[in-house]
Amino acid sequence: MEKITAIRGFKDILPRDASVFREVESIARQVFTSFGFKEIRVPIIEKTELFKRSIGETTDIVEKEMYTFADRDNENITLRPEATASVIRAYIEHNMSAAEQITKLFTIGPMFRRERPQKGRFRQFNQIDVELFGDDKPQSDAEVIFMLMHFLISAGLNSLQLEINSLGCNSCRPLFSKAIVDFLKGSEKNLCPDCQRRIHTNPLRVFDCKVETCAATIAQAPVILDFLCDNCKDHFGQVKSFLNDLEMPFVINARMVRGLDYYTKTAFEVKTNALGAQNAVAGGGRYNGLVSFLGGPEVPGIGFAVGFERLVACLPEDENNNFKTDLFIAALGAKAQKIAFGLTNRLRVAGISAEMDYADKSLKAQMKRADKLNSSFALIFGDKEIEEKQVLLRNMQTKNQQTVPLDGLLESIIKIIKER
RNA sequence: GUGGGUGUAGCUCAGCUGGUCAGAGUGCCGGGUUGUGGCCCCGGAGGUCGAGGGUUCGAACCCCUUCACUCACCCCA
Repeated sequence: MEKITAIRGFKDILPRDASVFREVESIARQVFTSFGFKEIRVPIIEKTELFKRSIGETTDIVEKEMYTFADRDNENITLRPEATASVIRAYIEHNMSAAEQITKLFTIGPMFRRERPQKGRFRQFNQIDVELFGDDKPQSDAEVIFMLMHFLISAGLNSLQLEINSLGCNSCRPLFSKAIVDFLKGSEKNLCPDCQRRIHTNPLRVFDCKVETCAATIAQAPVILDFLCDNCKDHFGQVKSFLNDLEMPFVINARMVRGLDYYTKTAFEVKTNALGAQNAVAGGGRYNGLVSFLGGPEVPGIGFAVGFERLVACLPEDENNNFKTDLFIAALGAKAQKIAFGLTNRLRVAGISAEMDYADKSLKAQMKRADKLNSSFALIFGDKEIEEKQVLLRNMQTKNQQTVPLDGLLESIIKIIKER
């Protein structure tokens, strides 16, 4: 038989990694909760229209990376490529803006993008997504960014670089776009084919291009920060000032553009050197027009996403075995096996991780298994112990062995292990 | 979608210009102790050398095709 493998870009998270994931998740929940964010869980499939409208028709994500297919009734549905759109949809659908002025939400789960996989990039990947609705004060920007950094550091990351920028708003960004287009048109011949196309579709993206001639050309180009309107300029200034108050170091990357169209004003990215080419571990920004653009009220928002796999990839490898067993029961002979089977399962019910071997192997083999399972104790008994009505309890670290009466064995063991 | 690299035991890999080339380490199982783990010693199981085709007396090795993995571009978390 030919074996069936997971599909390209989809990864199994093996037990070792799963426990790391769980740890990071629990740190995230704890940090976000302190900052007043509440968990929301949303579907991983939405109507295609939702992503087209929110992310932008001409973005790479929508143009070529979405898993979109027709449902049985021919409605187009899409595996979510990011979470913000879904969270906003839910925010609107449940009228959350009416219930409270400020709504702080986070969600954790898988996203799907049909890209060519490489280091730090998969077709199914997990994100921790945070959104804050209902406040457009620069403090919100600083709070969210500060929380993000605090979370990443708490999770164990170091040598992170926080980059921020302002992308302007509907009144000032068009002026900048026009200036860019004018500038690029003058030096069109120096640009790569992709960028020549981008001039017409999404001029800001040219800033991201790594082709040498493009980079050289764009180096002379005007930067958005010189075009910000008074409102945006003031907002950005205050964001920086509040970050300084929080002693949060950052660098300004005036050429940072994000791959999603909906961002306004503040945009930010967190980079690390531990990831190869995919060096962004988190990214986000403000999206003041998006909620209304998706059919909701005029509510400002800001949020970010953390790449779970990328975060975990930055963590130092933990070589030691974290899986532990409280007790291994080494039973010798049919009689002992029968008692051990009941004992093992009753201990489990009592919350003690217990294992035994059903194959009636030699004591040596069973002790090996106990060692392999990282067991704290081994319970040894065979015909001799049954006859003497007491069993041997061995502490695997200290090698001390004590006898425990067969009478009331279950309770005695629970007591010993829990008191340890 | 485009380019480079790599596919040999569960894992990490060696295998020179085609001629004992089916190997090592590790892991697994067993034994050394008729009832005691880690260290040590000994033994064993496990691979149609990614798949298909071709060249040749002979292919893990050369050629073609294909698939997978991987890194990078694009883009993003």
